[in-house]
Amino acid sequence: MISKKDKAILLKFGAHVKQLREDRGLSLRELSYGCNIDNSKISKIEQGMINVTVLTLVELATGLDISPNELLNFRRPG
Amino acid sequence: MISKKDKAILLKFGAHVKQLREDRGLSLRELSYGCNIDNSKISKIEQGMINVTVLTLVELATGLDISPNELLNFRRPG
DNA sequence: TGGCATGAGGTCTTATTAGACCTCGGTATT
DNA sequence: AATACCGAGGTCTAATAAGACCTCATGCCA
Repeated sequence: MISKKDKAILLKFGAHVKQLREDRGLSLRELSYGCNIDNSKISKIEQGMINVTVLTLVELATGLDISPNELLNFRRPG
Repeated sequence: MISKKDKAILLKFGAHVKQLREDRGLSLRELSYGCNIDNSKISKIEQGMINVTVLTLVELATGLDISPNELLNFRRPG
């Protein structure tokens, strides 16, 4: 029962994560090494299929070598 | 099976949320009106008892009238 | 052609969030 | 004393995140 608005947020967030990863020239598997998150899960995150938790977000930021709050610096829909 | 390190992160995060709420002079119930999150849940978040998801975090930010990324502007432990 | 890395996506179990509701002890305020 | 608000914390169900693992089609390159 995820709303259309929420889905839009997750899509924007995922696209942002993907952008950051590609900016660093990392593959899904390479990033997964750096943050202990399964590559398949990162793939799902980037596609807006998962509503990640704060701890996962912090882990992800570690792998991307950025501050966690930068992961939320995406343009919100609406 | 939440690690000590993760618990520390959640505690820092929760304290930050509480600080922001109090800065605005809002009670738990008042904040809950503004973001559709049960007051008891906000209480648990502030105490680091819950590992909230990104969507909840965005909702919380709405109630606090700030940008979501500001919610992650807390000093990380370690 | 064979080998290798990639992104995408499936499967399964377990742990936990989400969400809604209720209760309680403390602290005013009247 | 009665009322009202406060934070904290308990209860229950349903949904889903976490985590680990596997498969597959594609593209690339020796």
